[in-house]
Amino acid sequence: MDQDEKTILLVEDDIRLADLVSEYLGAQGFSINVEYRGDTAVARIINEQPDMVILDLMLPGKDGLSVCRDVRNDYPGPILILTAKEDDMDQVAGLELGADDYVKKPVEPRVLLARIRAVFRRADRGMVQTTGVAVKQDKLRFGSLGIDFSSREVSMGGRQVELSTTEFDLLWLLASNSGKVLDRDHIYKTLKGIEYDGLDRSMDVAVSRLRKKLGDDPHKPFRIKTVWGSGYLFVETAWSQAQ
Amino acid sequence: MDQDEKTILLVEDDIRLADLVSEYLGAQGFSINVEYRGDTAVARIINEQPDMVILDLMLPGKDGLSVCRDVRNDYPGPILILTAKEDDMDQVAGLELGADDYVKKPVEPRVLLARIRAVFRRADRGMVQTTGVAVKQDKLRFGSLGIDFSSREVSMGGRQVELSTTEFDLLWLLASNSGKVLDRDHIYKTLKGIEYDGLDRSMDVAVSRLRKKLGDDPHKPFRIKTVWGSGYLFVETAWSQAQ
DNA sequence: CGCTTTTGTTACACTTTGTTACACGGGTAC
DNA sequence: GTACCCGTGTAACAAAGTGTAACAAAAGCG
Repeated sequence: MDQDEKTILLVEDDIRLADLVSEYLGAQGFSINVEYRGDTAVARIINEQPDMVILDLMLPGKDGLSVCRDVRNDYPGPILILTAKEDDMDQVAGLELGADDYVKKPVEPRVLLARIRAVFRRADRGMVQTTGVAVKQDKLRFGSLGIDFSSREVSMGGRQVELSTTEFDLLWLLASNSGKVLDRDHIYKTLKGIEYDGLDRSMDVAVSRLRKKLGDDPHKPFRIKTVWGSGYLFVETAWSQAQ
Repeated sequence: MDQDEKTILLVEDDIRLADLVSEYLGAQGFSINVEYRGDTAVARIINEQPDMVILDLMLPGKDGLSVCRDVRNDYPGPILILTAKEDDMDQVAGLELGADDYVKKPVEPRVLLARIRAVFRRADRGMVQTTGVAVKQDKLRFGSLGIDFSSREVSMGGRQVELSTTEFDLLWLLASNSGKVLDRDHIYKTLKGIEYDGLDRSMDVAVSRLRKKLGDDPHKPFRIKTVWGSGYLFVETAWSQAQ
């Protein structure tokens, strides 16, 4: 086990998955850092030069493949990619790996660990730039509401809902963290890469616009709840039907 | 039996369960401390470095998974998690355990003890960071009154009751401790993380507002009783029906 | 360039929460 | 009993947080 002291930078905006992975890998003796956005991740990868990067392709700020490209010349270490998009999978797999070298289904920690070890093993053998792929969920469904990250499409009861970029990013952030209260601090840091100054209302307005398009009434919300003094919460209660 | 002198920090806002567990485990020779809130628990875990943490995921202040993450780098010991949410269960169970390695149904002390011993056993064998899962209730029902922690929804006689954040937190605290008198000291510490100064009336007002929404008359309360000079008490008498 | 769409800002209404004041009622002393 | 103290209930007001319309600025797009 030469895995001790190895540092891994995890670029992932799904808090639940980030927790899960960092817990699991932390328990295995790795030192884990987490970054939420693609654009800020680039600088951090180059500066910190972690022993490995685990990179979600579905990110706010800048998508994973761009991060990969931007970092390529200044980061020699292995990058393990999380994706559910077949296209990306082919692309990334084409980089360094045989077609079988990734895992289907939403990420399971055990599988991920095996992949990480394999990547390290290969890296230790001198194959410096190695890339592995694991698969993460890119579609979410809550009753009649469907959200597809890859196509950035949202549907409700069969009908398509047209969301702007911000609205979609916000929805994806909330929905992929359903059941968790996200405070403004975290929302601003993840979606805009800035600190929340306590005065900015743009996200409140974004929530309002998103709610309107989802037909969600803030007084009786069935999707996006306000947790007073804290932030917002996406609820997954199956039974509650629109209006 | 090397369990003597082992200290366990129990993070749990359900007094009944906290009492039950600490009594039972105390009798088994463990030394138990209890913390009510997620956010204050973090500092305490790091400072006290107990031999084990038993962590409820449904907490005021900060949810259990976040506590877990915040503590990860500064607490090397085992964490035993209490949850009823399938998602979280899968996640946490995925960490270290086989699919069968947690217990369904609301927590039974005996089962919990077995789980604790197993975790310690593994920890003693050198697997320092081990996690176990037991299951706790996240829905409460008292006759016509239903309370769902995850979606933060309350219904009475089939109809939805709209509660504010504070009102819900208060109701959950009282209801999950039904049959127990909660004094102001405990209510303030759990819900607001502050000491009760003997003058603050905000919780009295909150109780008043909650009672009004539940249709509860303080002179003839059927849900929330006032215990004069002590605090409040949620009664679960099944017969009492909401108007 | 204009035109359209999206996003940010501002202002105001509203909601939630906290504070205060007073009414009430229980307990105790007499 | 009644006189008093003190804890509780809650109305009424104040303060803080949130919802959103309306406008301004910025970003796409031809």
